[in-house]
Amino acid sequence: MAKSTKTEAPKKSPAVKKAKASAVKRSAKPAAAIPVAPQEEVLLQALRGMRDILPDEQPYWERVRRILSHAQIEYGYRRIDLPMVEYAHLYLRTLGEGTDIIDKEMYVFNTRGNDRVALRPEMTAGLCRAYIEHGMGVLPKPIKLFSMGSLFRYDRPQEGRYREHTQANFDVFGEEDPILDAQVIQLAFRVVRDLGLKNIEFQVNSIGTPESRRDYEKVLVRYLESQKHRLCQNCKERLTTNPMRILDCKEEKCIQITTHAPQSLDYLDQESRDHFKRLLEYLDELELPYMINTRLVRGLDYYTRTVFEIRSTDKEGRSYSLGGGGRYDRLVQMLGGEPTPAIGFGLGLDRIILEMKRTQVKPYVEPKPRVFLAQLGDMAKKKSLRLFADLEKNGILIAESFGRGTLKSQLRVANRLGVEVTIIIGQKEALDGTAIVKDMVSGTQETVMQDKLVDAAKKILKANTALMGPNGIPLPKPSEDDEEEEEKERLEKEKRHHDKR
RNA sequence: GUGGCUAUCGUCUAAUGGUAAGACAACGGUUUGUGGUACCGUGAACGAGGGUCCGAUUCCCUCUAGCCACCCCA
Repeated sequence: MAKSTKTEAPKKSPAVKKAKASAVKRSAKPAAAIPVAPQEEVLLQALRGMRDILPDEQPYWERVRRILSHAQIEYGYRRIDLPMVEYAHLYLRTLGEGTDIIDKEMYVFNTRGNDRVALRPEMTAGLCRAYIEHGMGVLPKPIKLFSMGSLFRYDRPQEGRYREHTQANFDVFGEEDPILDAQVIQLAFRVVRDLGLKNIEFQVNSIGTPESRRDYEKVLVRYLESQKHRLCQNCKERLTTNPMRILDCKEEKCIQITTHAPQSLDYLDQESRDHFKRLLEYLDELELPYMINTRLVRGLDYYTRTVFEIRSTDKEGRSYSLGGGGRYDRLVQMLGGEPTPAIGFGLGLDRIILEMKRTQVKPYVEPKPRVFLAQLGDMAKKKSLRLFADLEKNGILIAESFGRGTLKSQLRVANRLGVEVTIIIGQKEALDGTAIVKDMVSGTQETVMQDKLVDAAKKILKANTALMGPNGIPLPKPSEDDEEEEEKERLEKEKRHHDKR
């Protein structure tokens, strides 16, 4: 096994870390003569652009997951999980050659069975494949699907930009009416709002049909050609590769030129224009704050008509895309299914979490143990496992440190964890079926029979809750703002929910 | 894919061409079955490979990774 690890490592780059010398030293100590595997070179490093999401970060993810899950249920989306690997051809077909994803960002490889496959770089193509494959077209419309999972793009990593990132997607199949567009955008708003994100901007645009876009592109190129000498070097190249992108250029001189360029909205076909107009009416009716950005072009080719993007702007004025989406009315048909209008959007969860941290949005507060179980002596140790189970069954979260020998060291841990009650069972208690219940705040303790243990512990916890608030978190001071209040309510709600179970 | 900056215990930081220092965290102790503080102790790092040198963590090169700017995107 280790051999193969070695051969798979990049030839000239043995960025290897030997099994830690310390580990060897430790096991070499006379007392602990544990046989150690021969030292092998192991690449102890996550792949570039891949990362571990450690326990400390999980509360942020948990909060996002919960909010997504609520939104999913309340808006009637059903969850679907798709494979992370598909035939590479699926993406070639849907995304189109010439897009960056296809040309340089997709993880493509051959399997042992010689299938040409790709790690999914986006969710929509697989979704449409599944939609067709399982004949979902026969379901009552609209068909609303929610999915969440990893996407892979072979990019050059930076903060908020990874080779594996997590995205949540909401998609609706089977309805063409712009009211669906509005509802989908409303859902996106709702999620962002529930997350408590500020400084978020919604941009919408319509890019019409492929035909109308081609017309527009012609006009645009003609205009830009006439100004070519004044464009920046980059844009001169873009003129042939991807002229629409020039509208996004940040160079002063290019902005000047593009301000007077023909606008895509003026070249929409009549139906698309109508569609867009009605969408805007719905958005206004919902009183959703949005901006029309006629320069908004999304990176994927399959979009038609409505496109939108969720952006955040930081203090330095840099803006990040947190998610986006749009209509893809032709995609299902393109893949060989029945003509099926569809719209959806994706949220980049890694970036959303970065944004939460940046703007100091509170993560999910994990339930914290309020009771510690300490044991002393072999007999008590044996009994403690059972007590642990009993308490847990009664809804009491317990911490322990069974591996420690002395009572002192266990109490030290209990204290550091901030528990309110410590249950102590020693040799004597194990023999006569009692246990000591110690109130960690007052320091007082009493001996009770083991079958009264749950009640005794709960009594103390209850008295503390009146003073402390849920989860042992002190109640906010009187001068807290509304957001804190909301947070408190949410916590209480969750606690009640938890208690019920 | 292009260019730039960076890399020291688990974390944050020092210093140095000649034994790598501290803080936080961890673990243990300050005599018997009770927490805090204080004090004491233990373990723990120069990303990898090569070169120059008597000697490299330090200088040079390559690789790897992270970050930044492009490209692009979530």
